[in-house]
Amino acid sequence: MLKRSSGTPTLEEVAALAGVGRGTVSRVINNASGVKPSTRRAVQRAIDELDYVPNLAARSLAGRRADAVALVMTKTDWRLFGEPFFSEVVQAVGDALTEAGVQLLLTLVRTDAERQRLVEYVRGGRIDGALLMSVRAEDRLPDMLADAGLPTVLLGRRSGDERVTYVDADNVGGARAAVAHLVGGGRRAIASITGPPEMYVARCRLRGYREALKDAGIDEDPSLVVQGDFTETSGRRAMAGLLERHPEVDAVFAASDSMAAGALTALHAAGRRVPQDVAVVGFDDFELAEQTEPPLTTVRQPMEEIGRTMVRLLLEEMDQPEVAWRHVILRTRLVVRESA
Amino acid sequence: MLKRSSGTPTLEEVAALAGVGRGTVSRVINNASGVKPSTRRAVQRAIDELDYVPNLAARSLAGRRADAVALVMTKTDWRLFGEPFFSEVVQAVGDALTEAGVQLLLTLVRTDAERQRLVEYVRGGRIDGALLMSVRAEDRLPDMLADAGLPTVLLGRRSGDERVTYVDADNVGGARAAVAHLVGGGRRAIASITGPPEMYVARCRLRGYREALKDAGIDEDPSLVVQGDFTETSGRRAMAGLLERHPEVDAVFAASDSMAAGALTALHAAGRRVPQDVAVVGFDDFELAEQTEPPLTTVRQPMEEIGRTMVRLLLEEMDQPEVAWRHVILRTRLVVRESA
DNA sequence: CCTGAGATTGGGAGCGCTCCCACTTCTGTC
DNA sequence: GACAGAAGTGGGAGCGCTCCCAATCTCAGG
Repeated sequence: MLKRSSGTPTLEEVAALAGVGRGTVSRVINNASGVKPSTRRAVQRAIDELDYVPNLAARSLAGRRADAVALVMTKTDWRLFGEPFFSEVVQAVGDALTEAGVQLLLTLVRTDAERQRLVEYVRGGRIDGALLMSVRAEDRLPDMLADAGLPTVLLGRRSGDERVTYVDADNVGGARAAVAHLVGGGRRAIASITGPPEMYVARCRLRGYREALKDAGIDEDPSLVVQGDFTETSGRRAMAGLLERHPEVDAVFAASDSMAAGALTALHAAGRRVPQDVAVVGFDDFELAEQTEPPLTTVRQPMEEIGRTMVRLLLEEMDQPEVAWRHVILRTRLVVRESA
Repeated sequence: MLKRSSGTPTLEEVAALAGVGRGTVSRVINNASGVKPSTRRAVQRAIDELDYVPNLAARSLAGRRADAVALVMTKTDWRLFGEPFFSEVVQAVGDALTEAGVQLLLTLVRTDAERQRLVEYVRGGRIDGALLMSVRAEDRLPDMLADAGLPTVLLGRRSGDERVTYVDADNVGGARAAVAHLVGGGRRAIASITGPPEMYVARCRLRGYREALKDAGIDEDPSLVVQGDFTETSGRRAMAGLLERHPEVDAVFAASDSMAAGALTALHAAGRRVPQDVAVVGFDDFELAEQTEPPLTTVRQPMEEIGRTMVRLLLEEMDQPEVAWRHVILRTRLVVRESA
């Protein structure tokens, strides 16, 4: 052994230098207990001297784990990558994973071939778990992965009856608080610009809107609810249409800040003052929410916490495969600025 | 051997089923030559029957390569992730890598600790190469990686004297063509909104602007050049300032579409018609360039090709470590819409 | 000073694959 | 029909690490 004193040092070389066995060095680098402090120090010194870094492929092979998880994104998600909501969550995920010593693999799944490839990665032992961003109701990928025994955590859920672990914000509660705030401001003709109904998150926010109206004893007028698709353009159109059909509208709850921003544009174009004539509340608290004219009152989702929680649940699931699934809902917070 | 008929099948089990040796199966799955067609078929049948997928950790360990490359992003890049330019390049990179059977690791490098971690990954044999997005002039990370012998490819360059492999668009030529187009349209008071001068790409585009003016025999007026930071907001401000100081301006070349979009906003606010009063050209051809009012004339960078070229160079560098570095500049294309 | 439980430690046995060399089986040739 | 060279094939020898059990060491209690 120890033929190569050159090249990357191996655990065996460290052991030889420290005058201990392989097992002991392994215990030290894995921070396992049961090593006498003095021995640990000696090993540590040898590690430093040789500038030793463990070979991860060998570790994976011997340890039967990859120390890596995939961040799976679909074509649709990809476009959302620019959204502050998304990138903040991904950043938090990256941080938490780094702390845990787990690598993040970015996986784009657009075609069936890529989907197949992902499954091969799983079966090839390259990843220990998966984080899926923004799943669509009709997407079966989460089930496929979970059924294959791969620890899987979703950002958001596909329906109220989700059978895979997920982390979600309290969309109903957030929307309800937002609309309650409008009611509290004396508004009565409150419209809502919703997201696509096939997205569960959109339905939740709509539900929150309805509940708040009900709480306030206001009868809901279905024609005050207009559907958008979370983009700014759709918000602008929706608002313009709304103003035509309901000039009396005095408040709008948009299911996303992007749509709220579009609504502001339409309101300005129509000569309405915000918030004097029409109050506007959004959802997400994206970065530009502070910079709209006027600054947007909105519902903040705890992105950082969502990301960290996703990682925590994933790691737990990797440790305890017996738990079928877990759900965590995080509290939202109403950020009052000037638009309402 | 072959104790476990359950669990993931191994290469050895495939060999046993096909009635051949390990070596032969290895040749088949690696698509190596020197296997009789009939044997190959038999092995393939066994692979299909067992639904065999090679264990990647074992492959890495035995083959001394990771089949993975890191996509390294700094904090600053991260914010650009939403930029269409970026995400298109990343998509192309992902596609090309998938075709080559190489995994993409997403690596965020924000702190020195994370930087250290990246180096450990490299030394731990987890990655075979690195793709760095949008490096800053003062960043030494590319040199650190390249000096450590890791094949490295940059998107863009830090200076004219870059000693690491990179792929870049012809920024000078693109800018020159854009401004020449303005000149050709009869414009004479041509302003430019530039990027931060510490970014080489910004300096290149400014150079192209100057060269085009010179070609046209127009004397450059330094006060017509305003600095932005590639964001829409900075473009709006720059344009507003420009209009105040130079009401006679009849054209603007913005070093990015985002800034051009901001300029359009400022122009509308000031009541100028585009392109009748002021012509506007951007750079990048981002997705929304078709949807601005009016649609933006801009310089298109071949994002897809940039991404693919980066991967090609990286793979070449992994094969031929003797080449010190390579530089590839890709041609840009002027996309004429209605703003100029 | 002896004994045994518990704390440490060493190192054999793989993990599943690639590399590579020796061996077998074909070719075609004279 | 014998023979050289090419084509095809088998499997030993690792790759560097973790797991785990047997061996050794420690030290309190008797």
